[in-house]
Amino acid sequence: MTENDKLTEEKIFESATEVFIEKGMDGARMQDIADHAGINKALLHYYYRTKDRLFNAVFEKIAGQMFKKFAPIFDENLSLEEKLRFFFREHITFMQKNPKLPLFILNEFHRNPGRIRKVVQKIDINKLWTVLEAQHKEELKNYNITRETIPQFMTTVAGMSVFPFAARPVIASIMEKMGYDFDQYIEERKEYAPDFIINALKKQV
Amino acid sequence: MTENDKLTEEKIFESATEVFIEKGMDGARMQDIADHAGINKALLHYYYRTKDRLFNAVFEKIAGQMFKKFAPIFDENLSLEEKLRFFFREHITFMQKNPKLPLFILNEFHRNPGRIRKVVQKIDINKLWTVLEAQHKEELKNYNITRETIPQFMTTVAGMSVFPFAARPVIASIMEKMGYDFDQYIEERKEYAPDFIINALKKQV
DNA sequence: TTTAAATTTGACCATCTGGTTAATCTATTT
DNA sequence: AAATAGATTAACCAGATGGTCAAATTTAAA
Repeated sequence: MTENDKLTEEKIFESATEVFIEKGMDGARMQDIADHAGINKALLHYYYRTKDRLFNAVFEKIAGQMFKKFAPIFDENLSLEEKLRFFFREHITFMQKNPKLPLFILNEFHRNPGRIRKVVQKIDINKLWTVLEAQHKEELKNYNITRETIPQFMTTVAGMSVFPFAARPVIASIMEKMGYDFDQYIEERKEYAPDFIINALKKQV
Repeated sequence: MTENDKLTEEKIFESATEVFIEKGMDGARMQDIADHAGINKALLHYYYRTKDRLFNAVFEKIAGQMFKKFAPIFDENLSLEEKLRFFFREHITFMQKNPKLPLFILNEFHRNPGRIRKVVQKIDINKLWTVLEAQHKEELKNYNITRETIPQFMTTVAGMSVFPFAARPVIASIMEKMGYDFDQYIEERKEYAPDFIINALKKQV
């Protein structure tokens, strides 16, 4: 029973996750989710009272997973360069397995900005940066990163990783026409991105 | 009369544009658009037969505008560096005025990949690159751009410009907590981005 | 085996939504 | 001023959609 409980509820949750990611909150239909899980629509409301609650459950889990992927950077005992390489390798690999996640998250954050606070509140980014700064005090002297340009740097890193997936349909379509392969392009980006950034940040002596 | 015709049809088109960008195709309601334009809902169907047709009209115009912003790069008589600076200045300025466009476009392309071909087909990107290559044959020798890394380079440029707007809610929320101002960050990005890229591409002699 | 609780379902409902239609209003033409 | 064509509206419709409910079925406890 408890066994079966979890199976049904999990099946619902997983189906909801797939359908919501594919169609978004507005585009998803409760019937689709029920069909996808092979159950009656009323069961959705039995486990999760409303569409909103179901969506919230799905979204919070996904957003959590996504941000967890950033965490290891702060405790791994690596040099800054190695951390950058580590991040791009891990993060892009994760998105290769979940290519539709980025756009889904950006989109639902945009449509309901209230959600962001819940996720962002949990993180003390100032502290995170202070830790990072302390860990690499000497190293940082060789790079063009100042208090003023942290946002520029951070969003550049995030963008180089996320943007190819958020814009995948457009990029893939253009590349196909030019004779490039999108998957290979992604694979190469794991190295290209950190190389690019490290090169950009190095102070010209 | 013809005068009034245009006024009504334009009013509808503009209202539709706003509502579609704000809520997306799925989230937008014909009634919202009618209300926004201050007219009866039936009038929408009088001028544009269906929601799909109305959306298509809006989307094609927007996508067209967006891509036109990339065009000047290919005929302006500037150095590569200057073209990069020109692009970021113009493109980011354009998005400052239409901050919700990028996510809207990415989203609708994702939801209906068929649309992309219509837009992409019109552009012969191979030829565009050949032109660009010929224009800057000498200059390119100093940069780390090869046939193989063109996609990496192009998407990096696009991403550095577009990503901050696509992820604006998240970025702005985090920055607010860190004491940075999003608008100022965007303003500074017009220079930071080309600087960053040029630095990254310069061959270490 | 009986009983009670939890799970699953089919049928149903109120509301919303895109779309239609017949009638009214407006303006131009004759 | 009458007629005609186009613009605008109120009322309406069929189908979809989120959600409910009582009945049926399964599972666990007694």
